[in-house]
Amino acid sequence: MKEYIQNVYGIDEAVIFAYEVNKEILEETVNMAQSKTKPKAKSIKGRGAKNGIRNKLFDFKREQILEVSARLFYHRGFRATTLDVIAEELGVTKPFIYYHFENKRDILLHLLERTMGKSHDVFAGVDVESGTPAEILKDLVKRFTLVVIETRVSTAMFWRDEKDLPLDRKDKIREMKRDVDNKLTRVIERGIENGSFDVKDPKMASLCVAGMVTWTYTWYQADGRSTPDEIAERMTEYVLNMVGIRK
Amino acid sequence: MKEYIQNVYGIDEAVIFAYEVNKEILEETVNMAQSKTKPKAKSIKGRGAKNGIRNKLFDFKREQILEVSARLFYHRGFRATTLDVIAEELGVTKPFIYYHFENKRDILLHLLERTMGKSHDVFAGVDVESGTPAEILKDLVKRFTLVVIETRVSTAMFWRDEKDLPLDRKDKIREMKRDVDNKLTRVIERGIENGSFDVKDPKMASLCVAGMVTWTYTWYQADGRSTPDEIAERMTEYVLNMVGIRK
DNA sequence: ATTGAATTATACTTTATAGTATAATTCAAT
DNA sequence: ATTGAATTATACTATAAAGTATAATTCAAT
Repeated sequence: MKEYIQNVYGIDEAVIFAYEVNKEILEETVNMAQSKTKPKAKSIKGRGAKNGIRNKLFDFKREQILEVSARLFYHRGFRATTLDVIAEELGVTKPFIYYHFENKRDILLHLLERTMGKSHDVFAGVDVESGTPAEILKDLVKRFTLVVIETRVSTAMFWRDEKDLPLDRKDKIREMKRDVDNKLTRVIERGIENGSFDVKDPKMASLCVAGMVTWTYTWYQADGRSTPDEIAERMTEYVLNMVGIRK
Repeated sequence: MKEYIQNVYGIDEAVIFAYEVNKEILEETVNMAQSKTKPKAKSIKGRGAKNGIRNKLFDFKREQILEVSARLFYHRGFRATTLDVIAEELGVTKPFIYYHFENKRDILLHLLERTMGKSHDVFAGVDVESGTPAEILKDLVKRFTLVVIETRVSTAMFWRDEKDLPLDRKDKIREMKRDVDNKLTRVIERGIENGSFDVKDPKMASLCVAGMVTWTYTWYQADGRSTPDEIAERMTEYVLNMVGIRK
């Protein structure tokens, strides 16, 4: 990878294409960095249909920065990771990074932004008021688990480096978490009402479910004996047991 | 409190006594700082039976530093908390801190050390091979939950600022965690063997239990509607349900 | 081949903060 | 009251790391 960045103008379409394909495989860190942050260069007109290659290159480099940063932030923590190390890892120097991102925090924000978007989409699609409580709960837990596993790097960063985020982002994230908790609570309440669940204190129960699922980020290993799907499936069993589902 | 530290030689026995009493109430941060770290002053002979007041004062000040540091580390994170802020909060200056602790990390270590000792004691007293699995599991979860709540500040710091710890401490803490996980796993296995539990994958189940319990540190509120005991009690219900206990 | 714009490196400034030398203060004991 | 030891503040140094001015390079298009 390094080589593709050093002397980056050597990049050709083939490399970009290879990246485009990879994109769909890479789990978390690489996705889309649709240059919402403009390059420092004054004119952005140049980035149109005509020279799309430039744009792709720009986005590609941002991806690389994000990918490396995610790995380092994850392993060392946000504050403990210096831009010089990120640059060194990429085989470039600091101004390269500052050309593609406003500052260090901007990188972190982009990483979390993307995770949040993904998470949001996953939960937005669940209506807790229709369907049987058991089905909905199962669906929620499964989706939740898969998202946590998929976004485990960002999840870890969030729980650790939350303090380094600006207030509005923090609130946004906390709001999403609350949303999940509320959905869980609501489903459990419905289950208790219609007699399909038997559990006390649905609020605390939902916090415990959320904890159990979120905790996965601390122990999941990509090379472990279980696949994400298997884990998610088992997780739903545990949760349904926990809420005392009628068998 | 501030006042007791500023112009500290104004302290009298009464204050120290008040502190001694308080000591047993304060949950986590204040306990014993038995000056294992010697003061920078060359001679430590002076700290004997004769002038016990000096020693008590010294320890008292260490307590204050630990207490304030814990609060700040907890709210802002270790790296983001500067010694100047700690000093300011105490109404003193930096050398005051350096006189009582070797350095910043030393403060963090003392905070965690104490938590770890406490946790260790709690789990050392549980024999997972005798007694019925249900009883043991219940006992484990209850103790575990209470410890997490009691040491939630340190627990949070550990999961967040782990990177800032020296390797040996990290290992020690992780070992303790593993110990708990193993104990949980063993009990669940025993329960499955003798037919009192009905759950798959005891290893993953124990990770989930540990996660559910540990997660408490993120949502427990001292002024919340439930007491630690109530929470611990409910937690055991959830867990026993989760492992499919025969009713 | 030449040129202006975009990109990146060199080498710098700035800032934040851990840590410390030294002087001033306060103590306990005579 | 005096004195040496313990304690703490003032004011500093050292250092790491974020961020940037400027020059050099490479690009795309003629």
